[in-house]
Amino acid sequence: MLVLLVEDDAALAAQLIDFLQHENIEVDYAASVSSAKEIAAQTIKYSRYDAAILDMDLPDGNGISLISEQILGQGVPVLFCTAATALEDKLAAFSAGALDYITKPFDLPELAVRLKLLAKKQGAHAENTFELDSLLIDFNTQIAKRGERILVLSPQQWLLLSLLTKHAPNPVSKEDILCKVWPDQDVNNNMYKSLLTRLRKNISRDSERELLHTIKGQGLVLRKHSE
Amino acid sequence: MLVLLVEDDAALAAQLIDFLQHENIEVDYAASVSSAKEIAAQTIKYSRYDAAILDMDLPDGNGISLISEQILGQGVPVLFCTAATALEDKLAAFSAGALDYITKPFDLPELAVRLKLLAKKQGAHAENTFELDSLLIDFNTQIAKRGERILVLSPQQWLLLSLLTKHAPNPVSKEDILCKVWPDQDVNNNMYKSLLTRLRKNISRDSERELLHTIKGQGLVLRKHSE
DNA sequence: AGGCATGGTAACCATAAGGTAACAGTGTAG
DNA sequence: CTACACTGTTACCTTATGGTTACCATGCCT
Repeated sequence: MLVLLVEDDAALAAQLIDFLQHENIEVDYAASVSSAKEIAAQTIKYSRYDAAILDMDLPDGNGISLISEQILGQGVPVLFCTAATALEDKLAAFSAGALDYITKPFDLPELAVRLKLLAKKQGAHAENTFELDSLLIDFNTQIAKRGERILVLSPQQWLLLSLLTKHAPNPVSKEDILCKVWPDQDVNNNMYKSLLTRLRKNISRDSERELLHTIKGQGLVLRKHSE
Repeated sequence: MLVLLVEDDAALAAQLIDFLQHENIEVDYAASVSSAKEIAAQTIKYSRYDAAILDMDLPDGNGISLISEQILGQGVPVLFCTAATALEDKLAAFSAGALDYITKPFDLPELAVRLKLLAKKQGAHAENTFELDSLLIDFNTQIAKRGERILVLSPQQWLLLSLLTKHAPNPVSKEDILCKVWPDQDVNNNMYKSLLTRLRKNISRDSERELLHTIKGQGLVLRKHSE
């Protein structure tokens, strides 16, 4: 079992790594948001994490951004482990997609148990695929197909598509999309429109049913029928 | 979404039930192990719980026994909510099969979030719909139907309709509507009238019953009969 | 009646919002 | 260096949203 640990307190991290290894859990370690991105980018090419342990307060940002920018890839369960005890911090983490939240100080065995629970559920439960009409997405292999045709998606398109699948069949607001696909960047509406056209072209070709519908003023949805 | 709550502190239980109901979660309540068994036995015949919230210390036993004796049936996710903070208690709960563990005192919203997470993973989803006569609104998917006809609503119309459903079957004053639909804008009565006509046209067509009634001098209501 | 306030409907149309295609700058692999 | 993929930019088209106006209905008061 392979886990990503992002934690700026080196002493705590060392302790954690040591403990987890005794539990037969391999750990990739990063001390900051930026290094986490690098490590994850390399690792994800070859395998995927079974879970991630994130800290909230990091020297160069907030752990939440690692989720919202989808650095970890689809379906990697996230456990926040942080000193922040405020309710709003917890809610922010959960709404970003965290699956558990534990506050410092904590007992190592509890963390390990919760971690295993997350990873187990992930492995047992989710084959980590999404299916709609003849569209099939496998998040493990990062392959998307429409029928037998394999879709070649750019990074942006992949990001948007996985964001939509996560919420389907519920819509995602344009604002959400903008700040997830282009985090801390200048965005304009044209960039959004371009991306959308490109993704549509890839997903539906010829007479294939359109699956990507915009609800005016509301957002984007992935579903069979426009409304 | 249906949840079983087993908790011997009546005041806390009442508070919990109240909060959860506002979150659209139905609650079956038991104050002891024995009554939990009875209630569960009855309920499970007809449906199954989407999750269970268990206390540890109960007058006639330990909540853990409800899991180990398989009272709840297979696959019902369990969240322990208890005053016991000791690591060994937590480990006991997790090893019995609990999926989450939260210690008192806690924040209600956090409990609700964790609960929904559990249930969601299990496959239930909190419904968020409104129904009146043949009008059906799903706020998750943002789809409104009148019978089988799907309503295509503009952003303004959505706003107004959801405002009305929130208060139904009570009226909403015109002033309220004006400042919710057109926040910090110049509004005039014509804009209001137009919006109203358009929404009416969408909701009721041909011989369908009118559901949107204005009460002179009071405001707007969503209900079957004008009075 | 007449005047007037409140509500309701229909039609008009400027404009925002959405959609597409084509081009250009950048980076990267070979 | 070349070729290509990716993405930001621009231009242009289409649609329907929503503000506006004009006109009608009803109820109420003097």
